[in-house]
Amino acid sequence: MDIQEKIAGEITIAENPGETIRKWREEFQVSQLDLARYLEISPSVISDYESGRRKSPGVTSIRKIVNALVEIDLKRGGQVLRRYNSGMPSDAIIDISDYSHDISLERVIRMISGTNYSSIGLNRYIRGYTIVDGIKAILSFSYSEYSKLYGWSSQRIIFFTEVKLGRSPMIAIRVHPLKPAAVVYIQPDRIDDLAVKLADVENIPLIVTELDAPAISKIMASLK
Amino acid sequence: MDIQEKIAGEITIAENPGETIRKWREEFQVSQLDLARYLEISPSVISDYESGRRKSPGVTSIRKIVNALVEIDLKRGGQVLRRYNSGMPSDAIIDISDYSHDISLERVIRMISGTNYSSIGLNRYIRGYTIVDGIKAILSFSYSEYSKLYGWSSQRIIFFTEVKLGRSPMIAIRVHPLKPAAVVYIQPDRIDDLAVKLADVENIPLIVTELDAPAISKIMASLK
DNA sequence: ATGAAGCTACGTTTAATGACGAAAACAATG
DNA sequence: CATTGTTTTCGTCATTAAACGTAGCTTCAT
Repeated sequence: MDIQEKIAGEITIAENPGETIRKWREEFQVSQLDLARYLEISPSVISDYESGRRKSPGVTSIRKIVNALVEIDLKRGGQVLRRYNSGMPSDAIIDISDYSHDISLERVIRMISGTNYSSIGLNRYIRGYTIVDGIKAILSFSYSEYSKLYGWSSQRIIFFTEVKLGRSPMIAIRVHPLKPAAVVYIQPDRIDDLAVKLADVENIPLIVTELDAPAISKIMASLK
Repeated sequence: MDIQEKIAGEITIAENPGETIRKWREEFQVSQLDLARYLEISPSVISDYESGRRKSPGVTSIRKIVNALVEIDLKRGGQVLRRYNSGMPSDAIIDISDYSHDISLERVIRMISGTNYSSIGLNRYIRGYTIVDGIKAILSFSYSEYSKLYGWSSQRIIFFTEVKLGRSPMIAIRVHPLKPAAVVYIQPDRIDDLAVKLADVENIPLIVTELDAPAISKIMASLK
């Protein structure tokens, strides 16, 4: 869902819509004056909304206000929006590519000398791969950006570097609606029980390899 | 998220609010007549909204309509709601409740003797709380079920028990579109740097308390 | 202290909402 | 085809949102 709808919904359902408008205006750090200037109306109008003199603002006003807040933030560089809805490029993805045909997961795991830690079989096929820096991804991706990991096909294998216990990546997958066909940890410190449990629950094979990211990148590219 | 807010937001932002009202009324399988009867108004009013004669309905009207749709569905057994808001009970949630008014976060943190590990201020208000078993939640909730943590307001404080490094809960929050107003770890083993970093990125105060879950439950309930 | 910036309060105007009800158009369905 | 339920259209009226502008109040930096 996009942020405008979320804000508009909150304002509409709130017992005190004016207060909620104020909350969001302040969240975006826009003064009544700035907002009024942007909308080319008098600042007192904004005050009237927020103070509740206008008890039931129409959807048109709300839409204008909400859109204005978002647009003002975008003009300023989208600082607030990024917290909800980030759209910035990221260096967390090390490599990503898709195949035009199915590739046997079993074969891939053999080529990268992988060990399966989960009880899920490898009898499936992939159509793409993503190599991602686990820590950077968690830090820089917002919810919607997680879809970036999935390229054109969700039938893919995701490699994570910088893994400590191996819990974080599996939790991200657990919480996200898109599921990969397999997960591989690149040189993890160790593998926590919870990571394996989550893999089993999600029916996703959890593999570990001791090759490094550049080597894997080369191998995966050679399969095109 | 609260389904009412979602619907209201969609209606407000839509280029044609009337059509969106109709879409939802039909989704709930409520006739204009039934809706009008429930609201004790004339059915022509509903038609006027939907056809667009009333171009900018106020929040009061929208709220009434949306609430009516939800309440009518509940009276019928909540068949439609269940599709959006699956309502399975879960033993991962230890306690959950909402307030009818704003409560100062600062005050709450003082009452539970909390320590703020993040650099985010406590100058905000909450409208509800959830106490949840961190491990059980991760294991038993699917993506859509995470909304359960949010009760009726997303303006809430979420307490996690069974926290080891404190990374998992923050990652779940990071990946999920709904954000709480504050996160509290109940007697964590320790606090990882990444957890604090995530809290800062998400603009969510990260608090630690040494009180136990039953004590917190009692304190939070006393604020009603 | 003296602006400047931000917000509130209020009187006023106009256009639109929120509502009614009657009549008409449309579907189903016995 | 007659009946019942659903929706649309429209004329009408009271209320109120949407906007203005001015005056007044804080707060804060010069």
